Amino acid sequence: MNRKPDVNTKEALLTAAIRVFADKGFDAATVRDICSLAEANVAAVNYHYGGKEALYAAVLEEVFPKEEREPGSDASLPPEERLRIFLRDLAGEIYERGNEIIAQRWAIFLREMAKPSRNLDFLIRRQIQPLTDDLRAIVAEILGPDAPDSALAMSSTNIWALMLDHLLTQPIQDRLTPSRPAPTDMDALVDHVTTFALGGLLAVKAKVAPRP
Amino acid sequence: MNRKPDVNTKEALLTAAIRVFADKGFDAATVRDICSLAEANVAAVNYHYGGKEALYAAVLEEVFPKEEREPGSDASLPPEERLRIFLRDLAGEIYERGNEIIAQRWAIFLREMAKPSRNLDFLIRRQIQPLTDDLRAIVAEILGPDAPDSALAMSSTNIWALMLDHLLTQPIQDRLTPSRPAPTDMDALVDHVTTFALGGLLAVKAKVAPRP
DNA sequence: TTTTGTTTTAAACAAGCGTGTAGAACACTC
DNA sequence: GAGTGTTCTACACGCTTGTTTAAAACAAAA
Repeated sequence: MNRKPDVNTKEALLTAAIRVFADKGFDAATVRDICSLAEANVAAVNYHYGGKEALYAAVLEEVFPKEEREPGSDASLPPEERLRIFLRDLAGEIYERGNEIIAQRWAIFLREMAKPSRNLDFLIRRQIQPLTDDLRAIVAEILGPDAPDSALAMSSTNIWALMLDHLLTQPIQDRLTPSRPAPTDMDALVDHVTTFALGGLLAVKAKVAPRP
Repeated sequence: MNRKPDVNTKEALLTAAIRVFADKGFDAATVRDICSLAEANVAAVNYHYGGKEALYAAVLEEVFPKEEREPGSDASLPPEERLRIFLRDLAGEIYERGNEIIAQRWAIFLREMAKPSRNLDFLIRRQIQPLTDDLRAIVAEILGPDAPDSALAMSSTNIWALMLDHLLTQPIQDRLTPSRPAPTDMDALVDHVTTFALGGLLAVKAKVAPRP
């Protein structure tokens, strides 16, 4: 049918590998799956990348590109508003439907979290660390200078959990309450989580620094 | 060395299987691992249980026993106090160090959540559903009758996430802030999460039912 | 055309997997 | 002790895995 003089086998392998690894995870993915999807021979992975693990490393390098982060949202805004923006952006990324590479990025991230490999460090540094740094700064500003480090750490983790859990426990939630709100009305979700998070932060703040 | 006239091979296989399945998950666990740990022949699994999957089913039946639930905490207490008790109990279960079977129970639950199999339904019904039902009742009482169903569902999920995330994201948290609070001071964790959750719930309540 | 280097291919490899089988070992009743 | 049903063992089967190999196909320069 269609010859493919323009597509390079090595690149075809990479894009196929991204899809298969995101779909099934490193262990369940087989090089035969990948090569079949890339319309290449089984030996191609070894020839071009040196092995399955090296191909996976190349996939991570591709899916989690090293890019200079823009500084977190405008520091002149009140922290409550910055928290809302942070949550909206994060939810937008996680639930983005159009951009396939971002969906695959979070799929791979989830699989690494469920079964950490030695690549998890790399992945955290590239993708998660900048986000949590931003979040931590916002939370610190809301809690104020009197909040102890432990409260800051736990609160940041809590907010992070509020967003991620929808991704992690989706199969469970579907079984418990099949009539859950459609994931399409993301605005309502962001709104709710923002309200919940701000309320939680205020309560924590009131507790660690009771009125003077 | 030690003969084992008292231990039954079938039971030895079961306890070995619980440990191996909890450690490595269904796919990564091999019947040779299990039989080796149980000091039994490779064919023992097929003889006594009929296969690897059937053994796994037996493990689930053992680890998630069918027991009549005690009704949720004393209904006469205020819901805020019942929430605190609920969170303390849940944290106690999750982080329990002494009771091996409970640790394995949550390990298996996590693995099923990460890679759901057809057994996830069974597992949810036996272990998670009763807990979330209790939590939902408490949250409903705190939010009051005016709260819409979606707010109730999302809020319950949020609180559930607050507790579970410590289990799920432990490897990540360790990498981000290696100096995180030791998991030993569970009281502080429960205290914090309770404060955060109550604050979040109040904020949600104030929003969905503004002052009359 | 010949040469040289790169890429692709079919086939095979060794290792590991779950499972099946036939016989030995065992425990127990007559 | 002979018979009988249960349990255990060594071994092998068929299959899938990642990887290797040797030859074929190809591309570009001499």
